[in-house]
Amino acid sequence: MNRRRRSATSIDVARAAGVSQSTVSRALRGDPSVSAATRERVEEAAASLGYVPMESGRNLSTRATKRVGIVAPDLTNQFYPELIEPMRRALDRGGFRTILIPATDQDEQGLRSLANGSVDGVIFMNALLGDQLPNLVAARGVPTVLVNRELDQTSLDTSVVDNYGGAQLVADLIVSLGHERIAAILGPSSTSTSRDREAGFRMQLADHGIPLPSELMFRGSFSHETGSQGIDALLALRKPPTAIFCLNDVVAIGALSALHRHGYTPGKDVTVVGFDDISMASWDVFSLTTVRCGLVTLAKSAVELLIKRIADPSREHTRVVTAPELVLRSSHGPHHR
Amino acid sequence: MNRRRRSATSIDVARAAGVSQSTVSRALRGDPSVSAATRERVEEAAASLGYVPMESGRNLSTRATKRVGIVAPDLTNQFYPELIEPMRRALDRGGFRTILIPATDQDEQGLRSLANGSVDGVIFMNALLGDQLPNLVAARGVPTVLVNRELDQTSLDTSVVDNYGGAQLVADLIVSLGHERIAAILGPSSTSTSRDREAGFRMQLADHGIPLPSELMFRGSFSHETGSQGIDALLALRKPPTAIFCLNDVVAIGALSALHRHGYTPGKDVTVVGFDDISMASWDVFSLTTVRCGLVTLAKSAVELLIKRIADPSREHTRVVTAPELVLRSSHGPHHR
DNA sequence: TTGTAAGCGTTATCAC
DNA sequence: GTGATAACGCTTACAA
Repeated sequence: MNRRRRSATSIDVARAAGVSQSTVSRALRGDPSVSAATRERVEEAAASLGYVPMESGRNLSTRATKRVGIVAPDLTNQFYPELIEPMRRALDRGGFRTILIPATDQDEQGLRSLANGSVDGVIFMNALLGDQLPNLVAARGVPTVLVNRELDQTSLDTSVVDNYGGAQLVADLIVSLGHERIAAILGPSSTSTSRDREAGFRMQLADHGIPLPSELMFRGSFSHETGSQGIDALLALRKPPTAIFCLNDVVAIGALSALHRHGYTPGKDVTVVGFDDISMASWDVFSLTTVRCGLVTLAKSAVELLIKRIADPSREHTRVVTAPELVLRSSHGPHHR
Repeated sequence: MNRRRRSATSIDVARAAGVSQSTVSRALRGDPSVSAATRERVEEAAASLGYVPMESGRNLSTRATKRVGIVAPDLTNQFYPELIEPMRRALDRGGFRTILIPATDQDEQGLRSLANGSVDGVIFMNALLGDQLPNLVAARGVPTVLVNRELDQTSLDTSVVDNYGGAQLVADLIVSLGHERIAAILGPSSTSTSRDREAGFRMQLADHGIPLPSELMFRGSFSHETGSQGIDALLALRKPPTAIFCLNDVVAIGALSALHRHGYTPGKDVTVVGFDDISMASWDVFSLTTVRCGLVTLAKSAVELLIKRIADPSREHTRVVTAPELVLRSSHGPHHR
């Protein structure tokens, strides 16, 4: 039954301090009903035995783990850590540990790992529009929030930017620079992010009387490669676009990188605008004009929503929408006829 | 005592299936001593009740959690995710979840969170030379491995590259290109990584009869900013260097970015060499000449070491050293007199 | 203020 | 092949 070398338990401490086991528990948790003298004695005994309360025991008893699962995809995509890191910090401040759940676990599998009491709550950061898992998990009574992505059929707590509005900002900017042949490098239409950014961009262009023909749309994933491939494809057109809206910064930077390879100078020969404002966007080599999402704010409010729901599972569901903001750097420029 | 809506337990399943609770446990874990018929019945009952075995109960009983803590710093530094992601994957394959432990928890605090049975093992990825925590944790009987960084006073399982040798490769390359005024942007001397890379570089230069005077050394952190600041400082010299070795790729890319700002073309006007070969290094904009560490290999063997130790805590400690390899891209070039 | 004792949900050891 | 039953280490009524 027991494998590893058994370490001191509260019973050992109790024995050493000459008190009951429950007093040890109380003393070490700072229960005010314990006398100063007793607490002192218990703490000494605990220290001398190198006693550390075992989590599993506490978890079982309190039915809480002080752990939160973040369902996250490939950390290697520079976007995700920019959201995970501030969430992790906020969780730490709230006394929660962060546990990484692979985004590949679906339904059955996912439920087993999320609704088994191993976490007090879950944050989904890359839900696809059709995903059932978040709803299923929530239905099991596990506090759940969505960040960055949304779901249609759901009433879960959500923290997102106004993607539609942000994309409109980009369309306005590009049009105001005099561009007419405008392209877009988009992501999977199975994500709310891509869908809303595309819709906002397309609608606002239309408002200005400019179309977004399918030959000027390149659709890929949320990756650097997509940006790069998108540029290759768009530059191969008989009449390449003069401005390109990229679904997000990672893609935009892939585009910038490919433009560099093709000998183009972004901001002069071609306009590139991203979305997110990840930290790389401000690097001198890129100096990417983009839409600031306030990722830290996004992350913080997601965590806040989760912590509130953990505290009060029956509170009303909230959708927090943060306002995007255009960040003008050097990758945009006027259209030269 | 119990807060959240109580969900089905193995006892409920037992009742529903008309068997004992222990049979439920056995059946669901695939114990071969359970008859096919019984297993079927139990599985049905479990499914219909939406039963998922609760981890805390199991953890307490088995004294294992199938969780591993990765002590990690800021995920926003592009290097770390490149190591964390493959470790996370390898851990997943081994049936372990990854839990992120802030690198700020030291000694007391760290012990409380790592030696409390909440993880089956710990991986330290940014240990400082003087750190006691890894040893303390290991002394508590918690399987521990170091990856990327080493400790002097320790016999822990370790997975590292040959940093000294890798830096020698860089020195050889730079010297062979005809450079004589050679600089280095280094990191905190409190890390084995920086110490060994610096030593290897310096020694090999000396071997070629070339000094590394302190005015040509810039020391900072492992960040993009350090690379950028390093370049500013080095270019401000009356006689700037013609080649610069950067402690790692993140720093090198910061340097590249700053050079771009100063109007220099790496590979032509100045040689920059990094270390690690993170994925960004191969991006077209950077095309950084660097030393490949085999981060995935590094990660995999760290996890392998950990899993082996969890299986057999008394096995001999191992230090796995992977061989670095020069990757020639475009940020280096001959010295023009 | 402290002790006693009853869980918490699982696994594992015995019998049968 | 299956069922009792005893852990596992902790928190928390309830009693004293």
